[in-house]
Amino acid sequence: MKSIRAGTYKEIARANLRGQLLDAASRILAAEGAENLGIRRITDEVGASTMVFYSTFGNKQGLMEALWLEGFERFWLLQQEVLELNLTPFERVLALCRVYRTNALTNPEYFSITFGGAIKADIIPEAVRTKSRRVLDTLVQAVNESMEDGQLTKGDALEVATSLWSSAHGYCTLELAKFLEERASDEVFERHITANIRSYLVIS
Amino acid sequence: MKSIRAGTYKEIARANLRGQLLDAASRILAAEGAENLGIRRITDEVGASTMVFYSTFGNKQGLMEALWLEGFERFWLLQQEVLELNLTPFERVLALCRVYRTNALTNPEYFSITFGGAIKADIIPEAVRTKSRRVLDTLVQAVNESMEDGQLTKGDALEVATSLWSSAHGYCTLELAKFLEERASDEVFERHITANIRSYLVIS
DNA sequence: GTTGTGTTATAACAGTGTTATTGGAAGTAA
DNA sequence: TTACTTCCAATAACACTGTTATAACACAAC
Repeated sequence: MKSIRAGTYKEIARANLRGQLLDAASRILAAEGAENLGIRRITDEVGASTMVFYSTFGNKQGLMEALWLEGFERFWLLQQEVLELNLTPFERVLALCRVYRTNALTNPEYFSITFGGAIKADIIPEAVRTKSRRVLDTLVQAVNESMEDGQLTKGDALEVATSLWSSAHGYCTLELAKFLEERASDEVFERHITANIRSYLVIS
Repeated sequence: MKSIRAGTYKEIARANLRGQLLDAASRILAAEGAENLGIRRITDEVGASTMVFYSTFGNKQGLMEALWLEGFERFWLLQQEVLELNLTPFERVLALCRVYRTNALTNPEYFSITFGGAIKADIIPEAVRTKSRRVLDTLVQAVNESMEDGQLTKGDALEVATSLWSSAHGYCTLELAKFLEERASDEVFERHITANIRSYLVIS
C-alpha cells in the first residue's frame, strides 16, 4: 500500500523535532537568559547534533525569529484573557496596559526578545510584523470602543493606542533595566498610565 | 633631577592609551554598531596588542561601562545646552523631553548602551548610577521649578519626571526598534509627550 | 648593578556560530 | 530483492569571539 504522500513520516518527525528544539530553547531562554541560549546547548538538550538545528532553523537568527513570534503569541493570549473579562471599554484599555507590564515582569527574557530590541534586525520580518500589529490592534480596538462609548474623546485611536503603548513600554523597560530602583511599583505604574490616559478623557 | 612623582611618564602614556582606546571604541561603536566592537578591532586601530586592552579595562565589561559613562556624559552635555536656552520652567521640561529623543536618534548606538539595556548588568555600577541620577535630576529640577512657577500642580517632582522619562523613553525605543513604522515623527512625539504632561498641568 | 614590579607581544585556550565532508537511512523503480 | 537516487544527520573542522599563560621587556627603587 502506497503511503498517502511521500515523506510523510519524515515530515512528522521533523515537525516534532522543531517543536522539541523550540521548547528546549524556550526553556533555556526563560531559565538561563538569552546569553546562555547556544546552539549546542539546545541540541544537546534533545540529544541531536548541531546540523539538525541548521536544517530546522537555517541559522540562529531563524530561531530568534521563531522565539520572537512565540513571544508575541504568548502576549496575545494574555491579552485575550483580559478581553474575556467583560469590562467596560475604558476599563479594558487600562487592563490592557496593566497586562503589558505583567507580561514584561513575568517573562522578562521573552519580553526583551519581543519588544526589548534584543534581536538586531535591520528590517522586521513580515511574520513578526503581522503578529506585532495584531497585538497593537487589540489595544487600538479597545481605545476605539472607549471612544465610541464616550469616555475617550474621539480621534485617532491608533495614535492614542501608540501613545499608551509607548508609556507602558518605557516604564517596563526602565524598570527591567533597574533604572527606577526601589521606586517602581504597581501604584506608580498605575499613576503613570492614568496620567497619560487622562489627557484623552472627555471629562478631564 | 628627580621626577616629580614615580611612574609619571608611564601613567601619562597609559592615560593617553586609554583615551586612544576609548576614542577608537567610540568611533567603531557609532560607525559600525555594538556587534562590531571587538577587542582586536579596537587594539588594531591603535596598533597595540590585546593585552594593553586588558591591562587598561580589565575585560570587555570594563570597556562597556566606560562607554556607558561616556554616553551619559554626552547626554548630560546636551541637557546643559537646553538649560542655557533661558526658557520658562515649563518650556524647559518640554525641551528636555525633546532632547531625550534627539539624543536617541542622533546616536542610537550610544543610546542603546546608556538607556537601551544593551549592557547586561545584574547590578548597575555605582559610577553609572551616579551619572544616571544626575541626568534624571536635571529633569526633576525642571519639573520642580515648573511646579514652583505654578504651571505644574505641586506634587512628587521625582515621580512626575520619571513618568515623563518613561513616556519619552518608550517612544524612542519603539521608534528605534522600528515598531512605529512610518507613523513616527516630531509631531507625533510632541503630541505624545504633551498628552502625558497635560495631566500634571494646574489648568488642564 | 641588581632587584622587583608591572606592561607588553606572542601564542594559545575555550567558547561561539557555522559549514564541508562523509556516512547512512528512506524512498523509488526495475 | 536489488540498484539508484535523494536527502538528512553525525563528525569534525573552520573562523571568529573574549580571555589568559608565557616570556621578554621597561623602568623605578635600593
